Amino acid sequence: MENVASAILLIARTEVQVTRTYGEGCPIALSLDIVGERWALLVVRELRLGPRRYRDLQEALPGITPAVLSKRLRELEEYGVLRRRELPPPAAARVYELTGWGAGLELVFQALARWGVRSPVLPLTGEVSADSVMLGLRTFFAGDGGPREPWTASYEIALGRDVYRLRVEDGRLTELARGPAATAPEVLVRTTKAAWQAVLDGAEPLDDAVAAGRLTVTGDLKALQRLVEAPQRVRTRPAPAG
Amino acid sequence: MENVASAILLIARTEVQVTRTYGEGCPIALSLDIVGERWALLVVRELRLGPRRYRDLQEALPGITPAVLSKRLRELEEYGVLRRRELPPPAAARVYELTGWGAGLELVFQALARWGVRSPVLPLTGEVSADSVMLGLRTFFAGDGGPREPWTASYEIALGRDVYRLRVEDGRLTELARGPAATAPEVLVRTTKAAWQAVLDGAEPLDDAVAAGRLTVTGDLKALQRLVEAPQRVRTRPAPAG
DNA sequence: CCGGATCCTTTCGGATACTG
DNA sequence: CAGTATCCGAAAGGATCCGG
Repeated sequence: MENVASAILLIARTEVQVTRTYGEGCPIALSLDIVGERWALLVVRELRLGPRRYRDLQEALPGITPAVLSKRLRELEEYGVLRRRELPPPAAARVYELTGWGAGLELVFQALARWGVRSPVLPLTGEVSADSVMLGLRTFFAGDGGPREPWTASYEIALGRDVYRLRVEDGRLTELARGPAATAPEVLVRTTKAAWQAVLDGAEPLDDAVAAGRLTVTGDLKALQRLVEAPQRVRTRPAPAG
Repeated sequence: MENVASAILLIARTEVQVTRTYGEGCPIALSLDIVGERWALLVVRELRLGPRRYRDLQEALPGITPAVLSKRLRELEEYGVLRRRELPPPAAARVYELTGWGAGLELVFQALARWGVRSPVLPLTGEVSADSVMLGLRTFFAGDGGPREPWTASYEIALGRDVYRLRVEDGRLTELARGPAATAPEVLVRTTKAAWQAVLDGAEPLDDAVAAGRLTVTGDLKALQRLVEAPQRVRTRPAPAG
């Protein structure tokens, strides 16, 4: 009898999948049921620029344990935020990628990022992944900040071993992806994550970084200047909010 | 010696206030350190339309326990998201209200709400507070949805005992607050939360609700028609996303 | 080496009762 | 009314192990 009870309990456990929920009809609460668990949004964040393997996610999220990562991936897949895909034999690997709906979290990330940088009490300290640095460029890219000289250019930016391709058309960032540019870009940058971030933050003028050899530019330096000046400057440590 | 060690440990525990953190320099991770804990964003949500008492929050968040609510309020106050304020003697009470920075989470809420309603797997079932219903009006209010006939009107809408005042100017929702209108509004609505939501969702035409007596209108019915048609219609249960 | 599963400990959240 | 105290189950953290 005891075994039967245990078996029933086990079945109930594995089938019903009673994830805890806020149980509200509010769409905000529903969203939080889906991506409000610890680590969930950070897992999704890591997929914003394309598919990643389990191992990539583990490395990008220092502190997450394998058990938690597996659980989040399973849940997010069930909810339709991401999907699991097996790459064909040449590069046989299992990757996770966002669904169309999952990619719709972009505005949530941008809103969170724009809000977080204005924190009056907590400082922005700690490591930032190369992906996040490049995505910060997109998040804070001008567009609301008034009229801006429109320009068009293509970029390939290497932060250490991480290479990205960008395209600006009429002053709008229309492409941002991992990997080298398909055709020869107008600007080629080779630098480190730290140096690139310093330039973006306005901590070091682009010219200085180039002169000091911390940043190597091939091609149209002026176009690069426009790019790094495009993001709206952000106060990292503003005055206390009222 | 053992007591001394315990005492030191205790002091360290209570003073350092080691809240768990993702420890990243990414502004998204920082935001989640602040409002990513369970219930935190829902507590903030309840303050979007103005100050609330502890008791109000408890009622609006069925399922939250007093201990957790207290902890969240303490943390959010420390982080500068909300502040505690004592109302003067006439209505002596302790209320919680958002700081200016805390109110900046508005875009996060709107992004989450717009995303959540498109969930391909989870349905929007459960209770919705009167506040959330009214805020949904703001979140989905047209503005991106193409050109729309601009109009101006003031409203007072009573959902049961909850009364709200609204103002639309040139087709934009410029005011939404708890409490009756200061001056006589052009439209006065008296209905229930359920009936109002049905009309907003498009489940029941406004005229039918009025005819059936589920909704009483005093004043400019045409202006009310414009208001309930303004929010972009939302699929509650859309086709599975790719 | 990749993609996890398992085990154990610690922390957090949920339920209920109780107090200034 | 505005919380705190207590107890317990669930989730997360940390380390190790396993199958392909």
